[in-house]
Amino acid sequence: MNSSLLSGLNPEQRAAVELPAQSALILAGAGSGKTRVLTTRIAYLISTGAVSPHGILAVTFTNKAAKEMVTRLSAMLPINTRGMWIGTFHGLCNRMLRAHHREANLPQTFQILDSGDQLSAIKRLMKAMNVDDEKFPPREVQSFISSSKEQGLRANEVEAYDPYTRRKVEIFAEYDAQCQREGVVDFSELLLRCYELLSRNAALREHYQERFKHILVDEFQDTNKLQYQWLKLLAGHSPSPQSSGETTSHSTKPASGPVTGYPASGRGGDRERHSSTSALFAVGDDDQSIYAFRGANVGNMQELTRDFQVENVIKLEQNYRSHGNILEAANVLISNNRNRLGKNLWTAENGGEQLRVYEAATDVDEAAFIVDEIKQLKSEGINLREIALLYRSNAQSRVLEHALVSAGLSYRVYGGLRFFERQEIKHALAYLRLMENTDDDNALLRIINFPTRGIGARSIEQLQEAAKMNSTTLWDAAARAGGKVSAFVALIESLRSATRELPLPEIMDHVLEHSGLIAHYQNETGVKKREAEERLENLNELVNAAALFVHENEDDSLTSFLTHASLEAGEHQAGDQDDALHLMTVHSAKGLEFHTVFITGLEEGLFPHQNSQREDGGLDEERRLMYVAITRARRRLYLSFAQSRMLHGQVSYGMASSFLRELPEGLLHWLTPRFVARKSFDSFLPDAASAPAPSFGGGAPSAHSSPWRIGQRVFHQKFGEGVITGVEGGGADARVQVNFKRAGSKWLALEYAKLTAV
DNA sequence: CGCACGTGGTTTTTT
DNA sequence: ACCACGTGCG
Repeated sequence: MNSSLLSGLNPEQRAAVELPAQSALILAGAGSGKTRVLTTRIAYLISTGAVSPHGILAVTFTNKAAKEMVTRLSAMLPINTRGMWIGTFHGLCNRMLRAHHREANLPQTFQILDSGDQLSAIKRLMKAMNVDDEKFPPREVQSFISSSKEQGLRANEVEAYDPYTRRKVEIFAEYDAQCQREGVVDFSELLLRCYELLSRNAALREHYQERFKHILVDEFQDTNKLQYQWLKLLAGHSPSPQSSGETTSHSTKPASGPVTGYPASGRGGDRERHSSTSALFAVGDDDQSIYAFRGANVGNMQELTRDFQVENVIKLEQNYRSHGNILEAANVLISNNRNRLGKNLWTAENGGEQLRVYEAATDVDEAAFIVDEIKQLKSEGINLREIALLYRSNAQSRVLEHALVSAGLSYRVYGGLRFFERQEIKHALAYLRLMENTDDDNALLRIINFPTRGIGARSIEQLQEAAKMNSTTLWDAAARAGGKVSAFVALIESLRSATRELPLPEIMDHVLEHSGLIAHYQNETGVKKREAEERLENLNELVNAAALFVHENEDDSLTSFLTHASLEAGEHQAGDQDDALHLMTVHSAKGLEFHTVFITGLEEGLFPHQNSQREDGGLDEERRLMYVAITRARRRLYLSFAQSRMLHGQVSYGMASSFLRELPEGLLHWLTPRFVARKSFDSFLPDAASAPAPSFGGGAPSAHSSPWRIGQRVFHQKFGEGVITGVEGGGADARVQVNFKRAGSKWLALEYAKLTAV
């Protein structure tokens, strides 16, 4: 049995799988069989009897990855994976909090706020607190709260030295109090609350530490501080309250945060214990860390080796995915990054093709080129689903889509609005949430007047005042009100009693019908008709989703379904089996692979993105992003860029991405005349022979005779090379806007600035 | 109360 | 160019 598990593994993979029960860090390059090693390790541990399925905790970031792991595992072992703790950080924390909701001071039916829900909760709160949303943009407050929690900090633990931050901390505290009143938790709260539960409740902590002998983590480079703390706690490396020397800076203040009510047995009452230490098996790739912008801390990899005394880090460096040239390009590019753990991917494959580079005049031309190439590939027998079009930002998909539609090529755009995030679905779910938990003000506000039932802003304001006055929830206030509001209360009550005994899909059906949602969309006419029809379809699909959920899950309660909807807003889309191109951002391509990959929009300022240049280490993260993009391709890779592109409704002019320059010429095959490209970055010398700069778009007031016109490439002593993106005034006052490759965009007075046309 | 129009802001994304 | 949100009018 073991031998069949291990067959086909290379020595490093095999060593990783067969490690003794100790903590380990597996540095797994792109395409090196990371998931395979992880799942085989689990299968190995179970089949050798080292641990029972019960003793395994396996954590991933996405539901997709978790599912993949379960699927592979059940293929390897004849075991029931249902009882196993395999899931996402959020999913597992949710599971623990449900199981111990009382200890965690939560109602059994606590609801989960997705980021949209969270934002509206914050807006509502800020209004109630009379906070100026000009000075404190709700989105900023939201990210302040989330990132604080992701650092493991409660409001009273955040260091605030200025009035501005202090105010945000106040909002943070009030926000947590509001959530607690309403019985809801946001995403980061799931993690923090679970962490606190375990750290304060010794009995529970020891129970789980004892249980989980092996903890396995996928994509470890993406863990944030809180997630790592959580892992350490479960693994028995608890920063027990007495022990010092922890790297985390917990305030010494007592944790009497807004979310109080923990039994006193928690804090400080911990006895000295020698709880068993679990083995933490972490798999990751620092070169693929692309989520630092949202709190991921690559440093966790080094910390892990210190905290867990990991003696040898196993590197998986053989790539089974790409041809040599593609891999070499990736290697060369990433070698420009500092602070790498160090790793060099190799392949037994031959070099394969060169990378195909294309310089287009405009974004539209770029798309047209891509369409032509795809048609060619298709005629050569490559399936569309084996081709991916990658871009840095979502806005770039439009032009590509347009070209694909015209050409009649089918495609799927990944990312964007997901099923459970659609407006009509959120409305429908809000009814269910309110039925489950009447304290959920968010849900109440969403539907109290949708479909419209004559309860306007005025009435709602009155409700909110009444609720505040009596410090109750909106529901309680509504229950005391009369007229239309009481009709609404009666509606919810009747929905609740009518569906009490029904199975989930029928509950759904009943609520859709009797809430008036169906009728509301059926009554839409005119321009909104099409949209309404689609919404009706989605609502119908929601009933199907409920049926499917009941079919697939043991726990088919309403609470469980609502949790599923929040935590797995996921790709509930049909058409997966169709042969269609994949369009997605580079971020969402991580973990995938394709025969052919087009990396589009390789322009300075776009990829690497302008905003990244300001942040510390921002360029390195962009480079890792490029590394991820390159390593998605198995056989063929296209790199394209455009001299001009429509951006934010304006034609903007960019230069070829510096990442292109970082790739060895020998690996590249230019499909467009190379000198055009060379002009854009190789030499700053004015060249009489070089073609005149393109003069796209325009509306530029400058005369044609002037050398300073939009699109002109220029060189500046201090700022280096750039492109003119704007011209203003004339004569002595003339100013030009130049988008510099290094220094960003600047306005320069022509009289003083020493500009040279390139 | 509900609709029409205006304004601002647009990197990346999972849970 | 486009979308989400907020204000002002019927």
